[in-house]
Amino acid sequence: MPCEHPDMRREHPDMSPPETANLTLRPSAPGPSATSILVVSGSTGTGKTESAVRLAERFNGELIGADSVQIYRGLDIGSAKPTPGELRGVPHHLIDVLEPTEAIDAAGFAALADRSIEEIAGRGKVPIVVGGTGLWLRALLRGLVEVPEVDPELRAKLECEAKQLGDKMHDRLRAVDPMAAAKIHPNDRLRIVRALEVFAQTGSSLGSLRAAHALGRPRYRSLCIALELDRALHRTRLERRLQEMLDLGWLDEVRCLRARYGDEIRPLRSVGYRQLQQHLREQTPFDEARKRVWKATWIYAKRQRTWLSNEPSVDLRLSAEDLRASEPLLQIERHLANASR
RNA sequence: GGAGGGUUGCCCGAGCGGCCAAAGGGAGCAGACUGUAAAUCUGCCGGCGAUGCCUUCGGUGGUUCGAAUCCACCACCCUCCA
Repeated sequence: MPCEHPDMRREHPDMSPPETANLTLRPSAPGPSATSILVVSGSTGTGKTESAVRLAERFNGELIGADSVQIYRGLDIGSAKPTPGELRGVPHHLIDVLEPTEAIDAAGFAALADRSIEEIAGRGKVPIVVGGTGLWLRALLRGLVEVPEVDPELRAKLECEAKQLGDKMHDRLRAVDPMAAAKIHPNDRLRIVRALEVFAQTGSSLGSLRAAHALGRPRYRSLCIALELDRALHRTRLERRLQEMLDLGWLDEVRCLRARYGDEIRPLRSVGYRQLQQHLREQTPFDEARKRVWKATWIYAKRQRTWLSNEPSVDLRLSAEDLRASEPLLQIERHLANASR
């Protein structure tokens, strides 16, 4: 069975300086920076990479990934990680910087991104953030509520209690943080645990902290573009891409990852990887697994669409096609020009 | 020709006199989201001027206070016997 080291499939040699993930370096909430950046977001398969590369070429930029799966080494095919060919020599940061066993969160990402932005801008180039991980983008652009770092032990403990208590956990949250409880569904254990966790750490309620933080203040001078695509077209494109990924050996990629890291690692729970694992682990027939992958992908695309439609940081909504037109390009130019004053 | 079984909302499929606009699943759609986010969670899903009204359970006609549910005939499908 072809089980070469997953990293061999695509490397991103020296496109960026060695970036070790020192996630605990700094908080993600320091004040706004005068640095001017471009952001390209959009649902999966709307042409983010291609567009970003073009912008980088045109405006002398470097890319910074804001993608919670592409950040991991070895998850290449299934995450539609850009290939060196697609990048056409444009440096791309924050891709392949973590081992699949390592953990990261929105704050950790923002810290890494802050650093990359600083470096790139320092070199006199334009930082272009590309990615579809909404919360990460928000953390970078607006900052998160300022609370202590996550304490894994505390979280594990609460998580464990939540499993036993069931809906009772929500009652418990209501007792200490009614504001948060009102917004969190009793079934949403993840968020219940998080709110309880913050309360345990800070003694104040997440609800009030959020209210105080509101949407946060812009941390950069950013021009944020959200790519959109006609529904039917989007569907066709994603269907075709799925087939291409499978043809490229996505299933083998999952096999290798499982063989190397086991099936517990977090990134293997993401869209497609999870469903393909069901095929490898249980007896789910491949066709069935394939259908599930498709469905998960489509639902994910929709979720991103919903998120982006409410994202206050977005400045421009248009198709990758329209982004080639002169009007938006002018707007970008203006944005970057103003930056230097 | 004879004997049975079936026909339910976009699809599959339960219901077998009132609590049924009709379980459940699939497909589809909408939304939430502030340190797990490709994660996690929720809602809608016959039509409406909508704590009510209207049209639905192959067709038509009956029985009944009341029918997807009972009866009759018709249509189509399936199985078995000739």
